[in-house]
Amino acid sequence: MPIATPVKKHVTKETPAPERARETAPAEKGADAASEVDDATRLVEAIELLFFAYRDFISDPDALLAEYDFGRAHHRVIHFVGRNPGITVAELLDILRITKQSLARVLKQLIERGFVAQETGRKDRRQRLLYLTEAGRDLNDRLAAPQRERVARALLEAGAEAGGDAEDAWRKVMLALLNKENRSEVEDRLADGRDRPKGRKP
Amino acid sequence: MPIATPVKKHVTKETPAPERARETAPAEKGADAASEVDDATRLVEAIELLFFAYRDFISDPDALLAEYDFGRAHHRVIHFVGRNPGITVAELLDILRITKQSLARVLKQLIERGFVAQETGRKDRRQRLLYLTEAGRDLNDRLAAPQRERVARALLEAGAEAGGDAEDAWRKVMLALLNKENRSEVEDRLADGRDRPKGRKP
DNA sequence: AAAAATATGTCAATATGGCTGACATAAAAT
DNA sequence: ATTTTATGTCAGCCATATTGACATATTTTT
Repeated sequence: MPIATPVKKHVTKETPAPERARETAPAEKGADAASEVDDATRLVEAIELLFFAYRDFISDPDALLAEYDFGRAHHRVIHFVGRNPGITVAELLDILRITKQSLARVLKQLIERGFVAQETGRKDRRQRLLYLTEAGRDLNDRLAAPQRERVARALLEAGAEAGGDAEDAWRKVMLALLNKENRSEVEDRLADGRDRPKGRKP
Repeated sequence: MPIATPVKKHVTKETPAPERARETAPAEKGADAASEVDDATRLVEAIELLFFAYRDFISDPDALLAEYDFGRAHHRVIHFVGRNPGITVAELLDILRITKQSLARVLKQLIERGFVAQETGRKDRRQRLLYLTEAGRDLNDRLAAPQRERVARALLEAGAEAGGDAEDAWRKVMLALLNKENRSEVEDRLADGRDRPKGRKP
């Protein structure tokens, strides 16, 4: 896991840091210290941005999940099934990168409590196609709402500051952060996933 | 937790999806279907990008951690202490957002095995200031290497595609994703953190 | 100086969500 | 007919997080 932050904590403002390390500045590869930041630092900062953004991001739906006695694992399943109605267990496992035993537990609960429904595959009857029920779609939407809001606000703010296409650049970077093996899948969705049918009650 | 992905899984290419839902397309708010994507979808895609990018991102150092019998929790501590030499336990807890009991376990191990050292605060002797040892700095660097590379590559690639300042826009968006309370801290580091001394052996 | 608050540490119990390994069944593929 | 695949399930283990209760040293308040 990446990252940490400065430490100008709002809490405990003491430890004025005057006695903190007083060594000479690091590398500073042939550039004037002021606004020139060395590459290593810039990269570490990017790492931290990912950590903090993700940390805050996933904190959004926690309260709602708690009301249902669900955890983040349930959220992930609901989200993925919602995005991919009729997804098979194997496909879901591949996305989540967990074992079937781990998935089984949460999936079972979601099915028992009526948020996810199964349907036997018609082409291949070994498969169990997964769908959200009405309740599942509803919960999914409520879980996603604060995250959508957060992203929308961020894209707006950043766009205003940067003037223009912050969203496009952001997406390109995020996509480039993926492992090559995954990139094509995700790109597929972003590019032509539009025509893939959504919804459908089991 | 956010997200899922399409499901054009590389594995199990069967399930041609022809029998998948055949309803009418969703909302499609007054725009021609083709390249116009509705806002909700764009936002959900962004959510997924965060999920996938983070998932791949944190997978980088896992192998190395395993060699030391450490987990991601250890990584986080090492990273944060490395970034903030002399950080107090309270500050570290505030960054990690875990309980002191949780931190205690990994911190104890890191100290026992010589990656982190403590020092009694001089101003406030109740505090335990944390530092990386030589071994700790070394491990920290080895853990960060693949992540730095990944980010560097991503910024380059995206910059090439978008032509220019993908990094700046990306940063602005990432920063805007943070909770307001955290933003100032992180911004501090990104803006003027440069003069904050790093390093320092305990 | 005494009392209260703070920073840290620690014991104990519990929950969540991962994992491995072993097996079982039904259906498809060979 | 045999083998492979998709799924499910039992059992146990581990890492990491939680809550709550207390203990100690030190600083701050009164």
